[in-house]
Amino acid sequence: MKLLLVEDDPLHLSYLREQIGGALPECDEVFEAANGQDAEALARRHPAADIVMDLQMAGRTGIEAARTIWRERPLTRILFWSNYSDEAYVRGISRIVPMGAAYGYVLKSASEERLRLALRGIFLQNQCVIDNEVRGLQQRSLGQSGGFTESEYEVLVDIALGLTDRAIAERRGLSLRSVQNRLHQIYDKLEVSRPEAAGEEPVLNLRARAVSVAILRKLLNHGALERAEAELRGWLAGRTRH
Amino acid sequence: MKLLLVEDDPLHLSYLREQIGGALPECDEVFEAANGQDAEALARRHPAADIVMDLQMAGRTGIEAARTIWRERPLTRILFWSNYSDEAYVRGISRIVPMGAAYGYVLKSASEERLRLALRGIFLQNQCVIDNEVRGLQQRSLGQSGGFTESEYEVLVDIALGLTDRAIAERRGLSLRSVQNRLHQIYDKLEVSRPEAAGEEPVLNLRARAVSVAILRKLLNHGALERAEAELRGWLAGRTRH
DNA sequence: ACGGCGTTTGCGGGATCACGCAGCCGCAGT
DNA sequence: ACTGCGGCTGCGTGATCCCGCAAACGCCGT
Repeated sequence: MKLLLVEDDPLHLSYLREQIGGALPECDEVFEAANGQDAEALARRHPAADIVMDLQMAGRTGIEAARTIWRERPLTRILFWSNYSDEAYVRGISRIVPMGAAYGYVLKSASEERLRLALRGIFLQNQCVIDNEVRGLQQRSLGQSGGFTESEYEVLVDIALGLTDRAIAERRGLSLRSVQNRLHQIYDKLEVSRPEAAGEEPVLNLRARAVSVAILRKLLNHGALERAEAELRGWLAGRTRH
Repeated sequence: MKLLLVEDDPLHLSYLREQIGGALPECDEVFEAANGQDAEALARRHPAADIVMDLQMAGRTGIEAARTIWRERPLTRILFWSNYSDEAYVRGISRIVPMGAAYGYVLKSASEERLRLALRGIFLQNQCVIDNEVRGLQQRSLGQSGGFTESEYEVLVDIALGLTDRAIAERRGLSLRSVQNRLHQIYDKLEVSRPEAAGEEPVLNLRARAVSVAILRKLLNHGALERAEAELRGWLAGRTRH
């Protein structure tokens, strides 16, 4: 049994090695990568390897690496081992996991026991193991209450990037008015209402406020913004070339 | 020699204990706290203790704990040991460090050697030891180029929170026009110009774009927003009571 | 005192944004 | 076919925002 560890923090990496040694004695080969690039290359050289991977690393993200790896080999088993349970990450992952693939999501703050169970569950029993802090997010984001539609989320990201209504309309193939309607829905779900009584002067700029609470509620985070920013640059380039 | 360790991640805590055992054999008593509250209480019970502290912890932040500790005992030596080198944290610290206090700031990604040198430098030699990734930020933020005035930074935070120009003016005691001028300076320094030729339709909402860039450049982060949000609530309460 | 420089403030216009209203379309259920 | 519901769209209004212009104020150096 081969294992590929992708983690850029040496401290966490050594902890991981230790836990794996204890929990998975049937693992006889361990490879290591410190970023998404190397991870993809190593995964290609060792097609049978299971993967334990950190999200947010310098250079190529864990999510990006997972996407290309899964595209080439959809049944690869991947355990994501991350610091955060932000919706931005959970949403990113649940969008790229192929059907039938066994995967897991364990927080770094989890106990040793939880990590060991996840390792054995995924790689030996082929089950999906997801910490329930994360699981909560997952249902909420796919379910109804307080959850965001995929297209609402896209618009939310666009205003966070600083696009105008018109630019969003063009980018997403909507009319100007539809974009504004979506904004209204977003303001609703984020409870960014105007607390002032009628006749009072407004205190909040809804657009900016929405971004603020989205960040506070961890719908958005630094990594998600970086990815979106990169996509935006691509779109802008292809657009001015017209 | 007494030492107080403030760190909520057990993994990092055990690493810290180990490094201290190796680097500071003259340390004979070690106390531990997992959040800002306990840290303040423990610091009061052991007034002679030096402190190694994580920033961002659940509940009371390291910055907040440091502020109250330094207020009670300005010469306490504190080594901040943090994941990030965001300007938001650096700015927060350099605002509260009392003159004459020895303190340090090392990143968790630093080598063991760097951590050991910092421990000995601060607690035995009474010097300030600051990783130069952080040091770079510090000069840039206090210096001229690309740096932000304290008042510009305040306004930046306010728009990130979602306040209107008028509300910012009221809160900071400025005229509406002055706020807008500050916004213009901020847009300048963030290089959030309008790249379009004259007559073209604008693609960016400057206000929202500025927040986005500020986050991407790590001038703002989640923790800073949370703190600012709390202050904002306080201000709003005292204002409607009028 | 006299200019020079930066900051603050008011005024005004043009563009954008927030949003109610109304019409259009597709899609279920009776 | 009729009806109701939800999403998309255009129009119009009022508030906000962006910014150029100009006047007032403090501060510094010759």
